[in-house]
Amino acid sequence: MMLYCSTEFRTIKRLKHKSTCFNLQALFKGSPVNNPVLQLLDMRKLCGASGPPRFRLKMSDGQHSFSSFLLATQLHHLVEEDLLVPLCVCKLKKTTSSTLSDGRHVVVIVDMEVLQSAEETGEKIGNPVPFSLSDESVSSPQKVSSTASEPASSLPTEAPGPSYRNGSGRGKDFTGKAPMKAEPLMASPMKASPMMTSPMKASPMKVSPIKAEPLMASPMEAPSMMMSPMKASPTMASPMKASCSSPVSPAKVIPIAMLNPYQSKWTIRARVTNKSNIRNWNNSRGEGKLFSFEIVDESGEIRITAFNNEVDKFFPLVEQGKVYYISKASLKPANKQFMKLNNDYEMTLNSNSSIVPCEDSQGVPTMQCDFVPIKDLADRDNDAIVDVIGVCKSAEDVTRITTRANRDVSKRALSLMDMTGKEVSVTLWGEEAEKFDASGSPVVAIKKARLSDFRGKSLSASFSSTIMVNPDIPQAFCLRACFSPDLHGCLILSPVYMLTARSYFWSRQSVYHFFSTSLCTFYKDKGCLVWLVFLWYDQGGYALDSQSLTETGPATGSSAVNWKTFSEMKKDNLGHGEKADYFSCVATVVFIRKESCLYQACPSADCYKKVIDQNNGMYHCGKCNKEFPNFKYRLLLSANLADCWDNQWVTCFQETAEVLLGCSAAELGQLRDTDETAFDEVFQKANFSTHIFKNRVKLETYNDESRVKVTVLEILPVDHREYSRNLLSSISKLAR
DNA sequence: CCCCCCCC
Repeated sequence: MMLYCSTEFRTIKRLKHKSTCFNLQALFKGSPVNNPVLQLLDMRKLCGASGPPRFRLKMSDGQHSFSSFLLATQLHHLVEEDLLVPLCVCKLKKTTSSTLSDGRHVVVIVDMEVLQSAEETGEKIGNPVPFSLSDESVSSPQKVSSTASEPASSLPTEAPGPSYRNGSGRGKDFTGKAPMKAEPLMASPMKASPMMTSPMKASPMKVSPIKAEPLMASPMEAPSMMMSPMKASPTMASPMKASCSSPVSPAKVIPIAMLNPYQSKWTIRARVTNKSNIRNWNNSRGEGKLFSFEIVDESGEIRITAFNNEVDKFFPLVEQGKVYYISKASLKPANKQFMKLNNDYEMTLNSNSSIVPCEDSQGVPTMQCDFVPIKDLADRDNDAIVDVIGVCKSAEDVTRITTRANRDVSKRALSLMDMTGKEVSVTLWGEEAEKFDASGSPVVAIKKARLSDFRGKSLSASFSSTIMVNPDIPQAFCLRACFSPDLHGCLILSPVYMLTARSYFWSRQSVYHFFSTSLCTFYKDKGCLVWLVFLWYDQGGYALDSQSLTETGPATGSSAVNWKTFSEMKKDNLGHGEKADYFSCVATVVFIRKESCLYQACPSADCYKKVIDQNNGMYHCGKCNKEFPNFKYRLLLSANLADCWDNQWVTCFQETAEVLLGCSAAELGQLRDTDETAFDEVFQKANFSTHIFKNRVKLETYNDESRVKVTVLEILPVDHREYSRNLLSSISKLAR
């Protein structure tokens, strides 16, 4: 019987060298075991009918694995902090052995320490076989260590997974017969993100042939009222059913990270993130065809290649974005020279290989993108691999070129623009270039594009890139929505009606993410809650005089306009310097204060000073130090403007206020004094109108209180279409 | 078993 009681370093090393074995039986039977060091192989969340969820762990000593460990609730923070993740090495400092009412035995981990992270460990140590007590008569359990105890009753009554339920105390394999039932844990560097990468299914915009699944059941929680209209979605994954009736009957679904060439009976469940075209080769060793694809699960990623017959068999089946059960493929060490994925192995499909679509993709991560704002590409190094997203403002026609290697290839350059107001040229190659359709200004997202310094800065989408046209992700949603014409770029939702006709184009994931991140402006109108969402491109972004990072020719039209969003204005601390700052933005008026929008000013030609009503028919101007029998109305308007990210109170003085209201100060003053309805209408008409605002911003201090004051200097039209009127009619329809 | 990272 070997016990781990040496220094932590040595124990890990010994564990790694597979030379020693800690006796699980001893632990199980309650014999004194001093701080065993074990590797966590798997973890499952048990959701009981009542009480908090519990975590069941499968641990290994390098030779045996045992899955009836239960984590004491006070250690749940280790899971929440992503410290306790499969493959990490832990020291069990205190355990108790427990027998459940049905006779099952568990070891409750009362105190433990993670000695080495999963990343550091990197692999499963040894090749442990499931530990079984079947040939051991188990005496009634005793406590392994004295004090703490976890009553068996604290176990959830509804322990999911047949292996657990039917285990009867036997150390049955963790994954059992129904691998999908237990909620998989996010136990990987891949973050659980609400992002989805599937392109929109039904959109009037051109949808890329890159297909992926539509709506996904998300683990996100949302106010039920908000989500309820979506519940009927036919694409909501049902928890079990078809997904588990894999033909690979009692297959063990294991994480990609645990794959190795010495183990052949496995199934993985993973999402295709990138799929190549079919390529032919012809060299001294022969000729043939192949295609490859990349998959990801919560533990890692791997590349899979299919040759010849397997190309015919699997190429039509494998779709980018979809989740599959994959089994019986060959594993071989990856050639790191070509394969940039984070895996020491790669997979080759053979005649026995099985790929089965999995409908329930819950918990399988999607492609993660880390989009770099186009403006920021200017500062990135040549050859950097970046993810970008933007509206395709223009595209060249496809052309054929011959490479230096004498290969004919199609290419097409696009210009992508994002909210930073910058454009960049992206070159697509081959089939992607041929099939690309720029009509309708689609949103294009590219993962792993290569940055080059050709013509300033430009991007190239190479073989490892993934091109997504109109991807169903919040970032795309912000850039450009594809709403019906009556809404003109604004999404209007009420908790009652939740006009989800719009989400026909955008999954609830995107919409919900959008709302939950407060990118919208809350507005109350006629007793009806209305959310207005400002979508950058459709709200005027298209009109921006953008600059491209890619030089198009000798003429580089550089405009001096300092475009900023309101959030950028805040982030960049505009106005905090000695002098005022100036910036331009495209924004929509969401509110104008009617109260005190007019003041009585000195009637002298160049004096705008407010006069004091002497209540005797005379008005006193402090500046001119004179009394007048009359005054002139001047405007001092406080308006709330929203762009697609944020909103901001601004001040419009006379001239800009007159432009905003479409009415002179004198007229407005007249209306206020004579026709209140007409006065209100002026404001109604101005509300929700979208313009280009040129602003001055300066930090001002009154009574020890500092605030950034934004003054509108000029208002320019962005669009000849009448957003505001259409929008207003939509809102009033909603309110009725 | 492939392994191309392209062009102006």
